[in-house]
Amino acid sequence: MGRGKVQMKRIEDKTSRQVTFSKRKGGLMKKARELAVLCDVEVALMIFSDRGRLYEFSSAESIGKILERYRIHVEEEIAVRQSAEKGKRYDAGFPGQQMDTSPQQKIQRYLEEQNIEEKNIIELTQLEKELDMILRQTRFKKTQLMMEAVKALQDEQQNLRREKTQVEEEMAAMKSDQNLNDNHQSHALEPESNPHANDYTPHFQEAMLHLF
Amino acid sequence: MGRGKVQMKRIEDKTSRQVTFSKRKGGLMKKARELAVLCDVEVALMIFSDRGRLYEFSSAESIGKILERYRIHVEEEIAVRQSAEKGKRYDAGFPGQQMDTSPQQKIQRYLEEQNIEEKNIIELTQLEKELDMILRQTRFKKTQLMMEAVKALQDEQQNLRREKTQVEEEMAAMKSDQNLNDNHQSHALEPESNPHANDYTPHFQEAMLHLF
DNA sequence: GACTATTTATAAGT
DNA sequence: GACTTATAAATAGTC
Repeated sequence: MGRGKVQMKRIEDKTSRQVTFSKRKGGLMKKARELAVLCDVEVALMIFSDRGRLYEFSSAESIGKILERYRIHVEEEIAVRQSAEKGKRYDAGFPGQQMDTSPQQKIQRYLEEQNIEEKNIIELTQLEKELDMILRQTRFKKTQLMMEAVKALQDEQQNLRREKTQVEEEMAAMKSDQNLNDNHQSHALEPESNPHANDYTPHFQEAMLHLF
Repeated sequence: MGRGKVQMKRIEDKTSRQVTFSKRKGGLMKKARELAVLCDVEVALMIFSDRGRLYEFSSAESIGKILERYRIHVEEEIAVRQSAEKGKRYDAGFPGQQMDTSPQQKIQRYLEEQNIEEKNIIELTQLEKELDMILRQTRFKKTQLMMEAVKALQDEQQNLRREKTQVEEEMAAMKSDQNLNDNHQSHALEPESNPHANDYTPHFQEAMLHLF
C-alpha cells in the first residue's frame, strides 16, 4: 500500500528504514489494539528498535501480566508434554495432602486438573490463592513435624535425666551404705551442671509457636 | 477496510468476532513479520484467544530471547528510575538482612520507604520478587534455627546417654565389688531400651535437609 | 510531518 | 475455512 510495492527484505537506506519503522510501528500498534478491542482477546506486542529502544503495547493493565500468563502457558505446555510423553498419571489429588508422591508431581497434576490454559485472570487469581493456601499448609506441616521431632527429643531427654538422677541417687545410697562397712575411695559425683545444655529446652516450643 | 466501517468496540456476535479474530490475527502477524524484516528490528507478539489458546510471533529464534531482553530492559529502567527518583539511599535497607529489629518492623519500614501506593505494576512485580526473596531468606533462617535447636538437643542427649552409661557401669562395678563382701539384694539394671526414643535422632537432620 | 496515489487488509457475502 | 468483492485503511514515495 503506497506508491509502489516493497520487497520483503531489509530496507538498506537508513533514513527510509527509520521512516518506515516509525510509520509501521504505529500501524502495528494500532492494529494490535484493534484486535484486542474488537475480538476481546489479550495482545502483547514488543518492539526493540535497532537502537535498543523498547516500544510496547499491551491490552492488559501491564505487559507483565501477559508475560506472566505466557510463562504459565509455556510451563503448562511443558508439563503437558512431559506427562503425555509417558503415561504418567498421578491419581492422588492435591488438597488431600498425602506426602506419598513428590511435591512436583502433585503440583503438576493439580495444575493439569485445573486446566490452566482456559483460565482467565480472575480464575488465575483464585488459583493463586489456592496454591498459596497449599503452600501455607505445607509450610505448617513442615513446622509441625519439626516441632514434633523437638518434642520427642525433649521427652526422651527428660526421661534420660530422670533415669540418670535415679541411678545417681541409688548409687549415692549404695555408697553411703558401703562407707559404713569399709572406706573405699571414689570420685565425687557432682550434681551435673551443663550450662549450655538447656538453652532451647524449656520454652522452646512456646517461643517457636509465636513465629507462625 | 472492508464493505463498511467498524466501530472500535467488542464485536458482540460471537461468530463474526471469531471470524474477525482469525482474519486480523493473520494480518497482525504478517505486519509484525514485515516490520521485523523491513526495519531489521526485534518484534514479539503474543495473542491469547478468549479460549486461552496462544498465538505468537517472534522475529528472534525464540520468543524467550525477546522476553529475556524485555525483562532486562525493565529491570534496567527500574534501576535508572530508582536512582534518578531521589537521592534516597537505603544504606540500612532491607536486603542486607540483619535480624536485630523485629521482622514486622523491618517489613513495615521497607514498605513505607518504597511508598507502595505510588508504584506501578511493573515496579510492584519487582517488589514482589524482592519480598519473595526476603521470605525465602526468612524461611531458611527459621529452618536453620530449628535445625540448630535439634542439633543442640541431640548433642545434649548424647552427653546424657554417655554420662548415664558411665554411671551405670560404675555402679555395676561397685555392685560386683559389694557382692564379694556381703550379699545385699538390688533390682537388676537392665541396659535401658526405649523403643520409640530414637525415632528422629539418627538421620533426622539429614532427612530434614532434603526438604529445602 | 503532511499529501496522495497505490497497495493492502478486511467486512460482508457466498 | 476458502473464495469473492467492494471498500476502508495503511503506507511508499514525495515534498
